[in-house]
Amino acid sequence: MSESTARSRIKIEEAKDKVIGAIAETMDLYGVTPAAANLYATMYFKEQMTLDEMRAELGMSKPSMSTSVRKLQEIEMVKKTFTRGSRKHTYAAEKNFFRSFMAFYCQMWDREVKMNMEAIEEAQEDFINVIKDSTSTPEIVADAKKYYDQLEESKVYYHWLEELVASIRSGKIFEFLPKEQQD
Amino acid sequence: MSESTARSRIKIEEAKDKVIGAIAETMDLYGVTPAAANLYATMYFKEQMTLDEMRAELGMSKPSMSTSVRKLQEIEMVKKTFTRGSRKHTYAAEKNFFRSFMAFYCQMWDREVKMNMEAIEEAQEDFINVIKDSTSTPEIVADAKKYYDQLEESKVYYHWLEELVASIRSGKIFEFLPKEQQD
DNA sequence: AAAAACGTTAAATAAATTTTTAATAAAGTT
DNA sequence: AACTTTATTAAAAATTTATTTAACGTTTTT
Repeated sequence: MSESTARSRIKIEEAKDKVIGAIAETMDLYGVTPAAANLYATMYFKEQMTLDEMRAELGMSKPSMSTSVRKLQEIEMVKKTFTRGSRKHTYAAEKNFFRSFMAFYCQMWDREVKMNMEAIEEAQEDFINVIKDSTSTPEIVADAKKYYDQLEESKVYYHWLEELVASIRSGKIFEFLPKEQQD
Repeated sequence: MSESTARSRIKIEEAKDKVIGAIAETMDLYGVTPAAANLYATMYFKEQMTLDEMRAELGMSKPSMSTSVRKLQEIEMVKKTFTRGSRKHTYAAEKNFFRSFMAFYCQMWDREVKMNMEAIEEAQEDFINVIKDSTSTPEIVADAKKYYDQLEESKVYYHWLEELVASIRSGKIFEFLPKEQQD
């Protein structure tokens, strides 16, 4: 291999590394560990990888790769791929950011709506019981009513969030906001 | 205070705590510390609070409240309020989840677009240089072109994300997805 | 059937983050 | 101007989280 060929290869690696660094840095805002963030960003430029290739590439332990890959599978940013004739499992990064976006945020927002709505429904029942309780003083009733109304108001947001998730899942949002802008 | 009045007060507190717990639990997915998450959820049911009230309510140190409140201000989930005649600073939680949503995600997505687009532009320049380099072998040129195209494709997503942020900031998204659903 | 290869789980270590105690700075009052 | 009150910064301690080493179980190969 000639001098300049080697130099070009290095240039390519350096260019990739710039992007890998940026992706990894923004990814830990997504609640994944640094190892998982680096792994995803690295896989973004590969067809597919085995655990051993990951370990070699990132210089980390195999269990670390194993847990990172599982976490990335959970948020659907990595998929298992089938490679005939190989005993080693192979994995590929989801390279379509639209799909990653959908999977990640829909999952996150679903969880948020579910958890908070459950708590809200329970709490509202409790407030109603206090309001209906004949021994409650007017002051207590007013308080309970105030909190009940505040929660009722917040449901508007959770319903909206549910609709947002639905329109992302169905793809309807892309009618409103097309992927390719024509400006 | 009568027996039943006390019981009602407890019922109200327990009901609030259910919601506080749920909000705090989903909030640490938003990259805030447990202290900040608990604090916001607690403030959600209060008009406004001073640092000393926060410390008393959560049973934590004052510097912890100070840093938590600052973090919450950064993501615009808490605002400083002016209270005449009081030397103590007072703070209020943003109770409109739509506004919290907008502030948080727009900030997050802006940062992501900015960081990654900067890296992409730089890397693409590097790839172009390798492609234009007359000493590059056909194989290297093909590689550089492949990566260049992959990055070019990803820009579609970042542009879309920018548009999403813009439509949230302008409120245009609520024309597509109304806050109050009529189903 | 034994040995090797591969992936995962468990326990231990290491690293990073969060929280607190103590000290400092800033603002207000007497 | 000295003394309080309040908030913030700095250093230390504690907790949590991430990572590694070691052990285990499973599958495949010889």
